[in-house]
Amino acid sequence: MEVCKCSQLSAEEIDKIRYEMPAQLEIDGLAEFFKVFGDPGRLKIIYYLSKTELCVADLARLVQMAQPAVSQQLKILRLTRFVNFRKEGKTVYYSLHDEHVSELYQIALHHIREL
Amino acid sequence: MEVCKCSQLSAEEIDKIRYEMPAQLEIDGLAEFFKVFGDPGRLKIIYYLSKTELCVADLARLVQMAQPAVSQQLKILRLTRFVNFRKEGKTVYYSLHDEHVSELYQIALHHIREL
DNA sequence: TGCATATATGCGCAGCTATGCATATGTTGT
DNA sequence: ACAACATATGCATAGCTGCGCATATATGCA
Repeated sequence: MEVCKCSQLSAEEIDKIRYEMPAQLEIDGLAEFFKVFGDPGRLKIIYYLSKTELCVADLARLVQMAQPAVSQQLKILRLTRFVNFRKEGKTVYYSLHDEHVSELYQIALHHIREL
Repeated sequence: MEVCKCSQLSAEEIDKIRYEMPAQLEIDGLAEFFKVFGDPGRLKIIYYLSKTELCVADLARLVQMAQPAVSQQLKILRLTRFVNFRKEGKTVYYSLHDEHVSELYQIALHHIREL
């Protein structure tokens, strides 16, 4: 692989940086992670769950989405371990898995607000 | 709007939570923000830029993407203010805009690593 | 001006994704 | 067993997205 003439870096430096690169699998994992936050509907769900535990029906009313749509998104949030759920009779209550979510929320808000 | 029978929340509580909801515009902004991180190619670009300032050609070689593809992603990263750029003759050097990016990176990594 | 280099843009397409809708599953009470 | 309710799933589709490709722009040099 040839080095372009504009490069400030030597082939050795290039190799070193590339060697320290997180594994492709981990990169893909990160991308999947962020992709989950890249949808307004899911973000709203996450926001409401950060306030209180909620059943699917209430969640659907709050985010103003159809119940099946909410269930689909909750499934994604379950698979990515962002939410826990607890069954009580017919109803299922969802809650946030941990506090990382709120952290991310705050940092991202900070970024977009400072232009 | 009727309240489903499974609800633990009163109509007043529902209204209160919804009232405190960030504006739809801000939610959309957040989603756009995270969407930028939801792509392995962009994540790799961000990773390399977190190491050092780089020109487009070197970046393309490092992430092993075609130059036009890298330029496209850099454009997105520019518009979302994740990167700065500086022209020097024919070459354009890109660098990270601020340190929020690394924070997000770390938090996300922590989340996916703890299962 | 002509040419090589470095980067950016326009366009078309394949693959993904969120949603609407119908329906299936599971639970409770009669 | 049946009905009503809460949630989940399957499927089709419209819209978005990242990439390949060709090409345009911009800079430097002879």
